[in-house]
Amino acid sequence: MSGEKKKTDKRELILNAAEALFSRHGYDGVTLRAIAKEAGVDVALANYHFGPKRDLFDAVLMRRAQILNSWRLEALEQVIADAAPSAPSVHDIIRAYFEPILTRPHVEEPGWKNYYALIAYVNNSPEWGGKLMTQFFDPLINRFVEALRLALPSVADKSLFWGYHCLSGALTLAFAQTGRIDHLSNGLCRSDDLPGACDYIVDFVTAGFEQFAKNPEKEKEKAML
Amino acid sequence: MSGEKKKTDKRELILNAAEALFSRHGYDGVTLRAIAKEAGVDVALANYHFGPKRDLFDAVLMRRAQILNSWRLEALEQVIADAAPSAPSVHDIIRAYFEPILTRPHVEEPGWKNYYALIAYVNNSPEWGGKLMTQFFDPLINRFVEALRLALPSVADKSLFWGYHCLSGALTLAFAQTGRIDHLSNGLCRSDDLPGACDYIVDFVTAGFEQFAKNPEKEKEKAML
DNA sequence: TTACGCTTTCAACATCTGTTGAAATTGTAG
DNA sequence: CTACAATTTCAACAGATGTTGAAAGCGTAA
Repeated sequence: MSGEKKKTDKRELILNAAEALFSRHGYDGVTLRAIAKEAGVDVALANYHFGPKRDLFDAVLMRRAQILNSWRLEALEQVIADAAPSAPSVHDIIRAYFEPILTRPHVEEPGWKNYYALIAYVNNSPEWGGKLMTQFFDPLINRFVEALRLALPSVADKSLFWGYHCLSGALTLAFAQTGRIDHLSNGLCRSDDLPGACDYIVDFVTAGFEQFAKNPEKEKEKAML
Repeated sequence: MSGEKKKTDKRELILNAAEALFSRHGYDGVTLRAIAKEAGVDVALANYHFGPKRDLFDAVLMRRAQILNSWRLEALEQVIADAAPSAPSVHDIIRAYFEPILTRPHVEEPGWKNYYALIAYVNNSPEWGGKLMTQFFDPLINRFVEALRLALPSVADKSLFWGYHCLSGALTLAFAQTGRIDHLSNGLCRSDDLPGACDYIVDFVTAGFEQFAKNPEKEKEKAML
């Protein structure tokens, strides 16, 4: 079998180095030589394990995507099951989306922080945002919107999707950890404090969604479909 | 004097080409030769007008930043003046932040769309997000938070800044125009329809901010300062 | 016209880029 | 130990990259 035995799996060292560097400088801002140096490995080794550069990038993205999805899907199904046969509350749905990825102890590991910053890079890239995010996260998102549809039956789909857009933007910017809010707030908020940010974002986003149900005049568009 | 006279100002052609390419592929994803080709100009000309590559990038960012800021600052001061001596409403403040840049006719110009996508790229970049955004947009943001402080006197600064974080993330993702929401919503929402997105984002964000005033239990942290 | 300064092109540089094939090393099973 | 396969390094390639200095083109004022 592969893996599990080697003391220092250079394959993983390369993935870690690539993750750290891609997350900070983007795909084109990183050379295979820089990755190899960071990993303490020869340049050619990355090509041996992953093929061309672009495939290494995909491998980095893929490595943690499934774990991420399973955590959130689990929390979401739990919330739905607990509320059955009633609909779950918007607040619980939103919490199931954020808390598994922002408040658990793993967020303090540098590897996960780097991965989150990488997701931020991909999600806001006009080049890859549309395709890559879709490829990795669409099934979860669809399940998530479905749950919101249950909790907010009077709200039109168009509102739900734009609400998700706002949610995704807020989460993504938190992922990026640019340090901007630190400077803006004079140190009051820290962009690397993801659990701390979670509380505020959850409440903010919950209210944003619930507002759609309270402002029925916007829902005229529902009839247009 | 400079400018104004030449029929085809190649300097502007270079800025336009750089803007379009940087916004799609990021700083490192674009070569000076690609920019020169797009502009129909020799490679060396970019260096003559702007110096090294990095300075060209800054020049692209700078060109529209002041216009953007003046539009929004004007709208914000107008809203504050109209409400005086009372505090302006949260909804009006948020509208003053979004509408000048999302609903005016200029958003249909490719140049402005490219510039917005570029802002999305910069804002979510761990490398530049902290410094560049601060450099170009902080004065406006501070004035904006100040207005929110008037409208929501019971809300702690920490909540206001995290609220701004959510707002900024939602706006930035809209700027990126990745086409992701198009796919996710089966064409119901279009990521290049910025005026359409504006309505939903404004209401979403407004409710997010107002929620802070209604959930006083979160405000315990205000006393901790 | 001439002369001059600003703009644009041309040609070339040193360096870096992703990738590859062969050689060396390591691990493992007989 | 031997033989063989998987891993890792070495050396080098063809092409691309940012930058530069010299030359050519341009408008304008004398």
